[in-house]
Amino acid sequence: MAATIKDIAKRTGLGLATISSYLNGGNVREKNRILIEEAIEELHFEVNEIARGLKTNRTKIIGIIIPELNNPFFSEVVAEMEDILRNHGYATMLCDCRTDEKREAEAIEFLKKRRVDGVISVPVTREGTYFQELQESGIPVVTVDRKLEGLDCDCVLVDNRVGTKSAVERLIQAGHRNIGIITGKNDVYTTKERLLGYYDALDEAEIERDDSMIANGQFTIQGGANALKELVEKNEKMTAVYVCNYEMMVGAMIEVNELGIRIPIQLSFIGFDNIEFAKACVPRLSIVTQPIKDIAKEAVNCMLERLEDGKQTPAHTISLPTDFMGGESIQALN
Amino acid sequence: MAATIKDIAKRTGLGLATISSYLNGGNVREKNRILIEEAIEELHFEVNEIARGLKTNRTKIIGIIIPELNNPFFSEVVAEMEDILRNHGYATMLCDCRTDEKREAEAIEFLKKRRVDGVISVPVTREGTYFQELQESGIPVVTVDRKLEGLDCDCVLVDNRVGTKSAVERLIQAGHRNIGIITGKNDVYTTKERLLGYYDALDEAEIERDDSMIANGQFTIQGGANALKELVEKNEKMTAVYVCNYEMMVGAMIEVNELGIRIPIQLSFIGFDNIEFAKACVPRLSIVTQPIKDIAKEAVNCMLERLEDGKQTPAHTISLPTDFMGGESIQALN
DNA sequence: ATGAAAGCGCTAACAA
DNA sequence: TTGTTAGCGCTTTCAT
Repeated sequence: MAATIKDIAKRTGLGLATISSYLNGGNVREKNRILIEEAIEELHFEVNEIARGLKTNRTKIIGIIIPELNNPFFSEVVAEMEDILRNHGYATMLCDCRTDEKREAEAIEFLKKRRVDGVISVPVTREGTYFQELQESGIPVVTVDRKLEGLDCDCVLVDNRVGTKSAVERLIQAGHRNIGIITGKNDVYTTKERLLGYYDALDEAEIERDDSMIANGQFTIQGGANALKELVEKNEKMTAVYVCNYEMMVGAMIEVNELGIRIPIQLSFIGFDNIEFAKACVPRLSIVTQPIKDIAKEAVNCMLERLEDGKQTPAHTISLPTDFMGGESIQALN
Repeated sequence: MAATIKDIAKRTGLGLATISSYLNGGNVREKNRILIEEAIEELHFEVNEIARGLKTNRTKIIGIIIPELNNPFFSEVVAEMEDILRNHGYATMLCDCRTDEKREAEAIEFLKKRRVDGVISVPVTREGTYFQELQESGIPVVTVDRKLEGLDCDCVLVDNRVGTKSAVERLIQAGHRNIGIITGKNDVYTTKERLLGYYDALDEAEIERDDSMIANGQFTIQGGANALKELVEKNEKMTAVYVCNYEMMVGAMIEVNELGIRIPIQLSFIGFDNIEFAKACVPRLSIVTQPIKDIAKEAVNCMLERLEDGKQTPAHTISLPTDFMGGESIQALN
């Protein structure tokens, strides 16, 4: 069995409170400090964080719920958050809910039982009823990448609308007027924002909206492939396409490949998120990128402010700008 | 504050032991069962897993330590493991050690304090001294993808040697004799195994080994790019290359792109791991793939057997076969 | 089947 | 500064 503070109290002849005080950075007489440190060394003592958590009612665990770990954007955000959290003494309890609303609810329940101090999530649901219960029971919630309609909580977003608008504008400036878009799952916040950005660009250039230029790729690789095919078949005049996330970009490229479409001669292409993938494609793809590290940093910040500084201020939303990486996938028509 | 079993004892007029018994699937008189369930419902009671863990000395948490979450192979393995673990009531505590030995040691220490029931890891170190301490203190360790030299623990591997050998054989059968290889970090188990497989194939075909045909890509994208460049510059006669992991394959393709090399006419190519990436490339790449779901399943199995069935048998190693997905990246020279 | 009571390892009053 | 004590919420004997 592992040593407890009792053991080291016995060994040093000191009281429990002294040991506890030492462990928590309190003042301990120099010679006792040495005594304690020796005992800790000898007995291989390590604080039992479980017991501590029971007593303090704080587990120093942050629950993270995401739709798919198997998505480079999310996994990178998680990796960054875990890094920062651990540097602050917090552990990361991960739940992948596979883009499933029921699983999301289960994950929330699961983490609640585990008494996590807070939950950071890229939510799958639109409303966020379960998250609301969580927050009402005193557990801070921070959402990342998506805003919940039914819950007023801290939220770190990327300005997808502006990012998308300016990307589509690049296509327009290159002379394109028949621009397709491959969107994600309908209900998701980012889908709507990106579609609005697309409309913004079209409207401003006085290009008529055309529903046949919009295909839903469901945020999946297969969906992206299907969507690209659909767009190409439906729209002979389409000269450019904008793809709204990484998975669908991969799928779209697989299909481009399959159909033997040549980029950018036959089709101009703007993708999303993954710099390495974009660079590995022939020709290199132009993409919209998100500031992953900043997203993670801000999200953890929001959480720690509430947890450590006991911040009670109203929820606030942080919006970060996207960036653009140019490749050779846009053909100038003019 | 959240309700405790005390609250529901008070409300039902029953004793603590009865409630506890109910919660743990013991026998409770029908009418008391109903009473308890009502109280649980009304008070929104949820077991405090922290208190339970303190008492039972089991946290139902599995620590996972991996080199890089931002690596699709690892993130997919983690996602699968988390899924299975949660279905068994276990939580996943994730630590990304960024391929850093010091961070790996810190992660082990961190998880030890957190009293995780077991640790599953893709280890970064070769020896595994810290893992050994962990195991000696009674916490089961399962390694995935890599074998630790200094520790006898359960281990789930992929037969990289055979997989690599047969991939290289395909190149040889297609008439290639000048075959380059981009390997990973020198000390890593899988690097050695894959290199041995490469040698096996060459030796069997009586092709002389040539050190200039081996380039180290450090398992990174940039490393893969550099390695490809190095190979091409050093070996004018090289007609094929085998790349030993996903990141390096991406890097190599970026460089292929950069140098304007045409696959497979100028260079035949076999990559690793990621089916979607391979399909998105022009032409589609041939790759060696690993059975990710099985790896995860077996690893969790090993862990749960020790935890739940109290299995004390000696450590065993499970080896799974690789698979091959053909693309159009191999040129037949004969 | 149920209740009373002890105790898991720690922290936090409170007293000394 | 240090020791004593109570108690966090649960499980688990041991009686009943």
